[in-house]
Amino acid sequence: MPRAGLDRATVIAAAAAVADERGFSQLTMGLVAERLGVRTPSLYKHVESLAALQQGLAALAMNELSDALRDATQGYAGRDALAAAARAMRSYVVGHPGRYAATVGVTSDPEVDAAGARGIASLAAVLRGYAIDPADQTHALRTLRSTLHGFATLQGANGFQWNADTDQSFEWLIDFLDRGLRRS
Amino acid sequence: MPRAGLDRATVIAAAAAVADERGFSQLTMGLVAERLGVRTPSLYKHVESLAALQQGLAALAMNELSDALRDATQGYAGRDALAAAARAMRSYVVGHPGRYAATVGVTSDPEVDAAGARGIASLAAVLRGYAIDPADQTHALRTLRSTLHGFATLQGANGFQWNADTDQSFEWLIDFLDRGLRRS
DNA sequence: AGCTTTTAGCTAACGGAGTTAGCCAGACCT
DNA sequence: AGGTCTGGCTAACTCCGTTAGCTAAAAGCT
Repeated sequence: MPRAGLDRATVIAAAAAVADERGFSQLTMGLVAERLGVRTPSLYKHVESLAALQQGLAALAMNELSDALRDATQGYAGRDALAAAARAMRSYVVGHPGRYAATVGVTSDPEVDAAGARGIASLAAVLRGYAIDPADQTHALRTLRSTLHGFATLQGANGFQWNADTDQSFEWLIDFLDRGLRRS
Repeated sequence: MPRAGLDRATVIAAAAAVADERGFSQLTMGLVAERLGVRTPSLYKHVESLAALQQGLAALAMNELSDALRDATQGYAGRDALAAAARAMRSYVVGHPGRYAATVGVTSDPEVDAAGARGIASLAAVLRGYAIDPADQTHALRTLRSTLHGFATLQGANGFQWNADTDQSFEWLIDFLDRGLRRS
């Protein structure tokens, strides 16, 4: 029987697909193995445990998200950059809910932290387009991050009960942030 | 041997304690049973499954949170009401991380939805203290909710990497929201 | 090429968590 | 007291994560 030719990246990629399709909480070694046409224990030749697989997935997601934020904001400033970052973030979370969920609740993994720092840096760059008191920079950054994270996760969890257009609400939110940051 | 005298509410309360102490992901039938001084299968006389227990916990948390929001904002308006609601929400999430985590990722349970609607109503009442265009009410509500939810969950997940004072950031966030809502 | 070494995937097996079936005694009712 | 209901129990099953140990495919060496 020929070998499957797996490696750590392939396994994590399969985990990403499973997580996005069935939800992060349904991510299981068995489903990943099945998707790769392999028996469950074989995965342990490439990842140390389910927890490690989840951390690897979180790192993948953070890197993808940070890349998306960087690419989206490159060359823009002020409101344009803010809107681009916000839309990129929402688009990623909505398009890859399982991966994003992996990033929430990871406890201090250096690779995830490093990837996350890159994303934060892109958000910080967006704030540079506004005249914000240096003493308030951290607060503004956290507020921006909280708002985008909160909206994306609430929408992902179907948390918005009634059905008024979510896209429109999000554009309103971007405008709200822009107006507020201009006066900080 | 005397009976333990359990009922559904007691079981859910024990689950809440376990979730808050060990984390929502560590909530297990075995730990709940142990805390109640009972064997695992006995719990099934009161809750149908672990999923049902989690939903019941989510409903408990939503009710408690909605009560806290109502009590905190009662008698206040405008910025005072906003600050009270925000602090109550953060205080609840920080004080009961496991319970709050149960409310995230629950898929359309009528009891949870009903409890959530009460909380939303309190937030909507807060917004009534601002002169917001009725057409924008939903958007403002979602923005407010996203921001509070996002900050609370990020802090809960230890998502704020460097250690600038989180309380201060939160007060800044309240001020940011107040300023923004006043001009909507 | 042939021989050796490494290693990727396998089967078998264990422990822990959720769940069900079925028993039995404590609680309640008359 | 007798009868019914029911809450807790033990036993057992499944599914999932994980480890041990085997074997054959790949890779490396002469």
